[in-house]
Amino acid sequence: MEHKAKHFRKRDAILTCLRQTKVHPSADWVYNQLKPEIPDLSLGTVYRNLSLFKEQGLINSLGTVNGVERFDGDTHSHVHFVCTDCGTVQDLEGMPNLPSLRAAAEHDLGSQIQGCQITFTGLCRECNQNQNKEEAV
Amino acid sequence: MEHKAKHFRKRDAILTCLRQTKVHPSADWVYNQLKPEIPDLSLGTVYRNLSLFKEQGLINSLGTVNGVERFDGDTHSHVHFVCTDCGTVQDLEGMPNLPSLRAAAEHDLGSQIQGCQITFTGLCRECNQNQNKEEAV
DNA sequence: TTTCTAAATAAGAATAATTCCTATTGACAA
DNA sequence: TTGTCAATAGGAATTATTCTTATTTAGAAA
Repeated sequence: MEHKAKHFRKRDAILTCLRQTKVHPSADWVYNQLKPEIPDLSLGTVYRNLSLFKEQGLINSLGTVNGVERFDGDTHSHVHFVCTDCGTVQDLEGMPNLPSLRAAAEHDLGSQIQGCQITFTGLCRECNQNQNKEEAV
Repeated sequence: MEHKAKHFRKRDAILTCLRQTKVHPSADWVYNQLKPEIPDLSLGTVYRNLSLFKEQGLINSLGTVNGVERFDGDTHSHVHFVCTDCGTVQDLEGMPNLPSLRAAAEHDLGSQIQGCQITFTGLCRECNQNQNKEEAV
């Protein structure tokens, strides 16, 4: 196994990084996160591996937030909340009825569903507070 | 009212175009659609007005499909199916439990939800058939 | 060890969607 | 007619992402 240690160190680091964070990062965020400990990492490598992981189903894409694609290392079925102001993403656990919703959609459609993406948008608490402050001025 | 006829003709045409189609188009698609009848239309105008409509809540964005933002002139609550191969988008009507899902999310989150976007992905019928043909070769 | 092969990578060029900037036009009011 | 301001065209600029090419790496073969 140790023969892989060097060859896949970057690939592994990218996947591990994505799995350890909850910020649902962009490729650029991952790059900047790893760059200090892996100085010869290039942004292209991050992009290539992320799209590889995505194909393999090891990670998910949330789509883009403010024009930048965001990824999620947690592939279990869950729902996201995206702040339209600062772009932070939160997980929402314990949503009911997701399987039944999916089944209904599949029935309605007549063809097979491979993925499901549920995103709520709004202002996160922090941005909401800031907005209220601004209005008070 | 007729004083607006010329001044807002392009703006109106863009909105009308979006409302009359079911293809959930990109900015570029709208531009190419309108260009023949409005030869001095520019792509920048389409982009600007689409993002204006989006701010005003007159239209919705589905997010990006294959790196291109897609819009929907139909703002009533519904679900989308996106083909991961050809990028076509279909509406799914009659999904149950959407309001309850949203309420649950709002409760879980503790802050107000402004938008909800539910997207299923998979292969549309046509692309699914084509894929089967290729495998048969 | 040396050589070979194939995957993984770095670096930066190339691409393409989107936004920004500036001059122009259109419409109304004074 | 003139002034003003919103709407626009055109194209430059930006930026996220992909592509290309040469290099490196690791293990297998000689």
